[in-house]
Amino acid sequence: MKTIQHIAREISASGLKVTPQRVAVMQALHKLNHPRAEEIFNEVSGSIPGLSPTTVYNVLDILAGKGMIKKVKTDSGVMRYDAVSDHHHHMYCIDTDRVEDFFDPELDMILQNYFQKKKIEGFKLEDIKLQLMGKFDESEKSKSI
Amino acid sequence: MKTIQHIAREISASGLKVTPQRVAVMQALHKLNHPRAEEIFNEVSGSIPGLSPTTVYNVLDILAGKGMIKKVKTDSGVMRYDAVSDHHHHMYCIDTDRVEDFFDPELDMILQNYFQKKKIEGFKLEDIKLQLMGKFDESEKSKSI
DNA sequence: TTCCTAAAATGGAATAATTACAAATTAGAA
DNA sequence: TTCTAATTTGTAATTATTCCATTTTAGGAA
Ligand SMILES: [Mn+2]
Ligand SMILES: [Mn+2]
Ligand SMILES: [Zn+2]
Ligand SMILES: [Zn+2]
Repeated sequence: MKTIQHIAREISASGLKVTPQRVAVMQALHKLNHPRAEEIFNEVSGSIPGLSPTTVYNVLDILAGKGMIKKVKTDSGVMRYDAVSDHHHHMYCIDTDRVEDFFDPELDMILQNYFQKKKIEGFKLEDIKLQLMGKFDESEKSKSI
Repeated sequence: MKTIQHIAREISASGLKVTPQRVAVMQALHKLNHPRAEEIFNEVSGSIPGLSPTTVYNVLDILAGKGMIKKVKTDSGVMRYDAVSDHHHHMYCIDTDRVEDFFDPELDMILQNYFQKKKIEGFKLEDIKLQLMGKFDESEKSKSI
């Protein structure tokens, strides 16, 4: 678990001022699973009275711009945010809006090799994101929220 | 190129009434490259005076529901639509909003084999979509729009 | 053919997520 | 402690999309 100090240092290291709003948003991101801006606002507004939704959007945008967090696009059209900024993929539930991380360096290697041999003409590939669509086991449902 | 008759037959075969609006939307989809609803409206409203934007959304939703077209989510958050309903992936330009189709049965096979061996616990994988992020060659820029 | 009706289209209003912007506040450098 | 650029706030605007009541129409039945 990341401490407030660690988060504060991360923010500062990105050349940003350390504000309670930014720290709290980062904490909420680490606590929640690919939350929407509104969920972050609900989580954070408890500890930061008078927090504005606009601030949440601002903070998320700025943190994403610095590469500290990632934006995750879902099929419903609502933006979701990701505390994990390292390269990874996502599993999407076909029935619900559940999203889970998927790390697989072996697969990444396979894909990298494949596209090293087989270039796409007219396109300079820089990153590959997999959207794994499917269903989470019923027994796992509790993890969803 | 698909004829109006072909399109009409497709619509009818899906159990839908054949209306000028639906045929025109399908034609626009085949003409444009992963267009937004608004682009389709602009394209179609010329031939269908009095067309309502709502109708375009309705038609797109219904065609997508029947599997005749696909919805494509982009990072900007705007929904885009795809006349190609067969399984394929997408190349996204990092700098612009250009999206192009990517077909690769060989790669699909590799992925299928990979996930046949290496199951994901707690998740029943049904479909894999690749988002290929990168840049289209400058010389290819004319193809965008 | 004409009639009928469920399906579809229309248009105006509502919603949801997000953005714009001007004024107030504040982090942190000096 | 002071200062100011950076940040937050709150309200209003925007954008994409959906809702819904009303009107129109496609296509089957008579
Ligand atoms: Mn972090
Ligand atoms: Mn078609
Ligand atoms: Zn993630
Ligand atoms: Zn496509």
